[in-house]
Amino acid sequence: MRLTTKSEYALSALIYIARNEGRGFIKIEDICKEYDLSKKYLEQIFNSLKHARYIKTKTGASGGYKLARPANKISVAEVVRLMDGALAPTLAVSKYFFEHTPLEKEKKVMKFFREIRDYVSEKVERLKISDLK
Amino acid sequence: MRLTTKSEYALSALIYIARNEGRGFIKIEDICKEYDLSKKYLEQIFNSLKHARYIKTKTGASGGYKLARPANKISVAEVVRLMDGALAPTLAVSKYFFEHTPLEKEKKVMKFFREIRDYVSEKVERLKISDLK
DNA sequence: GTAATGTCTATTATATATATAGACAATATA
DNA sequence: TATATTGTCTATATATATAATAGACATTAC
Repeated sequence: MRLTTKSEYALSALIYIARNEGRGFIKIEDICKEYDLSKKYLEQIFNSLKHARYIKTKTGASGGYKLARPANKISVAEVVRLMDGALAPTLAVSKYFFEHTPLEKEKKVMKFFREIRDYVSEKVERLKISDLK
Repeated sequence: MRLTTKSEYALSALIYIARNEGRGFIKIEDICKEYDLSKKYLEQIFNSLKHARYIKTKTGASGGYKLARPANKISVAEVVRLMDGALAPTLAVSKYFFEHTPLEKEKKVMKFFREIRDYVSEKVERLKISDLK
């Protein structure tokens, strides 16, 4: 598992929104200021999060974003998979993003990488946005 | 940790050489056939492995490659770090390749990612090429 | 009606990944 | 010592991913 800024933007934003749930719809501008993020880039990421039903939006003045589900129903695993793909160390051992790779022939390494994949994905699956507030 | 084909080529090749240590210098051509790899690309990778003193070479007819150290002194961690950089899920928690990232402000995620880093790197550090023969 | 928000799609810049090409150097052995 | 066989080194090419920026548009509160 290796996060790019996409996952990092998404996680920051979701945590921020969860933390401020009381305040109703949160403006993207606020989040950008808090973490010093590019607004236009974050908009695109919010677009994905919206289509994947992690957030709801309201357009227009006093609009913004809020969570579409309870924070304890959103795992870090889902967010990272959506933004950056496989959690596995190599696609040859990925469940959701499987592809053939050169090292595939070497069964012992593959077994070992599968163990890493299992540890990482279980742990990241269990971790919810609500745990990060 | 996410491996690219660079690490995969390097690990395949090192395992193959370790497995065939009895045969003296191993030709790059043999390795390419075994795993169906691009020869010119593998040459470049061997170049890095050579300069980092993982393999020794002999030029000319009946030349080839052999390990520069015992297979049980070469960890998968070293090879992956050389080829693909950080083992950590984000550079913000990397020991060898640290860089600032947007998510850095969120201490709870950082702590969590540090745990993943520790688990992964310990495990990969302990795993040696000799274990993969 | 206007200001404040989000939506959507296109475009750009840079880095990374994955090679390919070719001239050269060293060695074994016939 | 000539030749075939191997590795060395550096340059170049191509595709894809990463990280944005830009701008015209849609919706809503007031």
